[in-house]
Amino acid sequence: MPVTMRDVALRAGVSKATVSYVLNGRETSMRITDETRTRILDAVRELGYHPNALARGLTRKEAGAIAIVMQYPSVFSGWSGFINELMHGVTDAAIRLGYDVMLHTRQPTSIEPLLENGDTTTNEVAILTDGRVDGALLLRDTDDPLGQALEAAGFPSILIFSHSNNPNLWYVDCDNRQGGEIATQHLISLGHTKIVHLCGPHVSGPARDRKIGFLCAMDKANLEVPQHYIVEIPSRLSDYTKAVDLFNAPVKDRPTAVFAWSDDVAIMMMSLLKREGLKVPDDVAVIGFDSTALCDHTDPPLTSVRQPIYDMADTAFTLLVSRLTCNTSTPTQLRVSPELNVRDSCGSTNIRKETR
Amino acid sequence: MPVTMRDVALRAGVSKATVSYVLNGRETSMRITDETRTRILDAVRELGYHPNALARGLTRKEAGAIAIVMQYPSVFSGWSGFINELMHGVTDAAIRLGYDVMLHTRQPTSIEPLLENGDTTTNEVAILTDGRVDGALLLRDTDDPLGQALEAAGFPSILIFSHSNNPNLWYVDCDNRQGGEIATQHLISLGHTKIVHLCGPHVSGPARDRKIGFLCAMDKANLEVPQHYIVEIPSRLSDYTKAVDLFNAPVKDRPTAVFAWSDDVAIMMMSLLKREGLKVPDDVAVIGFDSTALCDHTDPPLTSVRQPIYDMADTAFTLLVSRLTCNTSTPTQLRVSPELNVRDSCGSTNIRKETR
DNA sequence: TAGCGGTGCTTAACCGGTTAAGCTATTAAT
DNA sequence: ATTAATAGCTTAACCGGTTAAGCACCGCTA
Repeated sequence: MPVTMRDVALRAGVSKATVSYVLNGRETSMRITDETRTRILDAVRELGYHPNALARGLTRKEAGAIAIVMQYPSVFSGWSGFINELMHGVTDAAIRLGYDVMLHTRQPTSIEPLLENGDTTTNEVAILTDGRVDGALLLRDTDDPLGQALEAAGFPSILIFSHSNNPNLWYVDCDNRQGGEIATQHLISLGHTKIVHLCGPHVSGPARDRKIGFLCAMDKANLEVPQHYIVEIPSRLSDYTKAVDLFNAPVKDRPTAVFAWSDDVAIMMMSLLKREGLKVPDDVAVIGFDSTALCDHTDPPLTSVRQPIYDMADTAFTLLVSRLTCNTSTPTQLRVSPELNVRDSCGSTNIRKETR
Repeated sequence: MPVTMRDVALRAGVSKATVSYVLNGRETSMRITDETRTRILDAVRELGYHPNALARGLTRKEAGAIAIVMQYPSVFSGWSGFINELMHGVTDAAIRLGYDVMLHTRQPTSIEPLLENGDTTTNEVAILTDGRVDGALLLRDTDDPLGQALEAAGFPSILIFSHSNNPNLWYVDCDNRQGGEIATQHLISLGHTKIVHLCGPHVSGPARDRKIGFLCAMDKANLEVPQHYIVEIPSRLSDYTKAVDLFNAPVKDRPTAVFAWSDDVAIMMMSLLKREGLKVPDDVAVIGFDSTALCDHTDPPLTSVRQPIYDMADTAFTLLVSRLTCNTSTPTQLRVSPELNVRDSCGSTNIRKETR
């Protein structure tokens, strides 16, 4: 049913090869009469021919697609817009560079079950290197072995929003430790001493680094951090009671500020604090991380440490494509500096616009 | 470099064909000794063989991937979580069913420029039918010709969050007209008569239907809708001054309620109203559409008409896959009923939880 | 008028799989 | 003992492209 190159060749009265040469325009190695060229292009037009990408990919050994590999699809369950902004950057870059974006969700195919081969990483490498994508952006946990395994298999990949000490791995990350320090220093500079940190899951590199930044800043300021002031919020559906309970203490003992490891968590916490009758920022200052678009529209607008998600995603994609096309071999490791976006949730230097 | 089926065959001392039969387990047509099977599986394991998806796809004529085709990548620029929830549903379904998800962002390839063929739809059909995906979910404008063109080309696709009068097209949509009525009736039932509708871009089918629902409900209640009470918000970066200006009128003439066509717009509007010194819901009631997770965390929590985005996305994906595997030919057209999620932004029947 | 070089196209192998058809050796039937 | 059937594998064509190598033809030079 679908029209192939053979059909075009037949109609134009030439061989498949000639059609291929015309369509790919390798003028250097092949000469073709204008008359023949016209006949072929006419045939292409008349038949509505378009090359089959699988066949083309099979010989050329390139697919024109990049995979995004996530730890879990649950990244899409957040609401703060981190993944939106990431995907926005990725898709814009993909359109600009003429690539497709593949969300890698495929489970091991037919043959793995036969092999009682329980190694997930090996399977994932196998699936990713099966020819459908030319490279991958990895949005994974920090200690995930996939990046290393792909590199070993000679498959180009770049870690995004993560980094590695392995000098062979490419990455585009934010300096999360610095970000943690910036957030904490901001709170300290506003006079806060009893600061709660709502940190992310331990498997998350960014979460760990932000926590280190927090501890570092506290230490530099000679401030104590009671063990229970660090509360882990491992996922979106986590239990926040431990965190909220800290604020049921008598005013004297109560923490006065919260550094949340993500905007999601910050927004959730603000909502819970308000439910407890506490006012942000008057009773409690809250600072988030990412400074996504939503921060302008929370109440109060959320002060947050900005990492340029869109730009980082775009950069990573562009970098990967240039790695593919130029066949560069020396790893690029980018670490972007975050910066503070002051809004109202820390009752800070900004003049409050509302009049109530 | 990469290990092929030929390598496995060589090592196991059999032919390529035998390897293929073993790996695909077509017991019916081929008999293979346990001993041979073991030899082959050992070879597969030892060499770390994994089939090339392009070669396999070329003969089998299936790719194991589904495309998501968006109008513009700008869908990722929203912040309310609509696209998050959609992608969450899609990716969960993809994982469950063993498919990959391809974001269709590829621009016309090499050959189109040769053909001065300006027809975008034709090009998109060509790209989508090039073998890399088995079907597509179309998140497009209502009058977009792509669905029809794909169907004509025999390529399975399903419209999502949109519908068509063409009985040959498959779709999974929400009854947006009913949704518009529900939202409007809710405001009317709370005593509002001067209601502003912030509608979406005219190219958007859902936006149009919600507006019709709004007008319908107003009409049924014998309420007038001044022309300027309908304000189009075509995109995220739109100018809201026209909408805000309506609320600068003397209290008597002022509208008392806003029905925003999306949560994004509702949240933005709440934020602008507050900036003008107006209180939601005391001075102005605001109702949104979608009822995304974020609505629980705005201030006040946003009353919104719920369309079950996750479920609809999951359903559409599942439907498409079953269409592919069962080769069903009679179109399925689903229209889900929306329902009202009452929160606080309309100052409604709900008991306000906050104590201030 | 043989020899040479260039032009314009074709042939055929190949990419890495799938699968119908065929071949051989063994077993069962007569 | 001869034939038929069957198990177990191989051969070879094919999917739809790419591309190195080859070939026929022409004009030009010597």
